[in-house]
Amino acid sequence: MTADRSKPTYFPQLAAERLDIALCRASAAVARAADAHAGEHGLGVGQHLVLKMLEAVGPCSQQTLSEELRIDRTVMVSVCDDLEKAGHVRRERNPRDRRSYAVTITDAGRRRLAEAEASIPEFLEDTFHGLTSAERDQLSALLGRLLRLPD
Amino acid sequence: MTADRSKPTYFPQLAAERLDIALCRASAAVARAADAHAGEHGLGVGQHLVLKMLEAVGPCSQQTLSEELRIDRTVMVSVCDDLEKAGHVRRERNPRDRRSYAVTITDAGRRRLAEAEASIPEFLEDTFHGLTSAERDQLSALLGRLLRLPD
DNA sequence: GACAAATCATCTGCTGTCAAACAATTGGCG
DNA sequence: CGCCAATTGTTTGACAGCAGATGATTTGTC
Repeated sequence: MTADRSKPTYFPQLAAERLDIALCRASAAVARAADAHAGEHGLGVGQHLVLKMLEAVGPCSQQTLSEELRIDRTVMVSVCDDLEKAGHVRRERNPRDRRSYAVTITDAGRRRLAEAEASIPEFLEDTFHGLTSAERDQLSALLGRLLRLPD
Repeated sequence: MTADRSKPTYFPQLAAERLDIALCRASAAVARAADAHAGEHGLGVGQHLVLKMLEAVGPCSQQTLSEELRIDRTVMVSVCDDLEKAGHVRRERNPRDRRSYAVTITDAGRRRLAEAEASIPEFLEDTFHGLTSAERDQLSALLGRLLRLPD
């Protein structure tokens, strides 16, 4: 038996044994930081991602946005509602398939996105400052394989 | 076939750029698998972790369980409620500090834990089969650093 | 001892997430 | 054409997670 510990911690042992738990707890901490950061800037994480994707790939249906951003389609409704209310996107009916919308980013939305994007590098730096640049790349590659993404 | 882009996917690009998003999406997928696995075996993830910690370190207060397992203390109430109803733990008052309980695992709880533990290796194998053993160790180490755990 | 502050477990209420059901529309197939 | 299955966006209801308040108890300070 080793010396008594004034603060016996069990979590490190658990994290070492249960990779799933370590992943979830790390994610929760990061998500918390992301929400706080997004809250400060007045644009939710989901809203930011939607604007970002729209600018990258052009008008999309909510379905496509949901699938690519891994945001549930029922949640996407309110995300787009808020963006539309704020004037950051327009919802136009797709004439080829009138079940779906063609969600389109507006100029105001583009400006808002640019503001939000500007603060992301610092946010990432703060959140992952425990890892070196090489380690972040490693982590990114491992998560990519876990998500079964093409290289 | 070089230019076969029947399904242009944006997510890989996003995941490469936003490490936080990649982490959260991977975690969500893993958590989903864990919940499904736990549901099949009739013992929630939180309940399993509580039993596991109690067997490892002995009787604990709910506060200590909450802090070490990173489960909110208000959630720990219902987790322990369920465990107590099922006869897997007892809640005895700590005579030294009667504000807190000494949550204690029962023999039935130990047997239940043993059953649940037996299925974990296969669950981990299924969930992380996209990664080699060395990659899992790498991921574990990176998450440990992100969580600022001692080596 | 008296009293203020801190701690533990609990309860309440709010928010975000997701499953299931729904209407509108499209496409397939006779 | 007519009918049925699938898809898109939406609403509803259930549930987890978390902040804040509360009651009981302990600790610290005078």
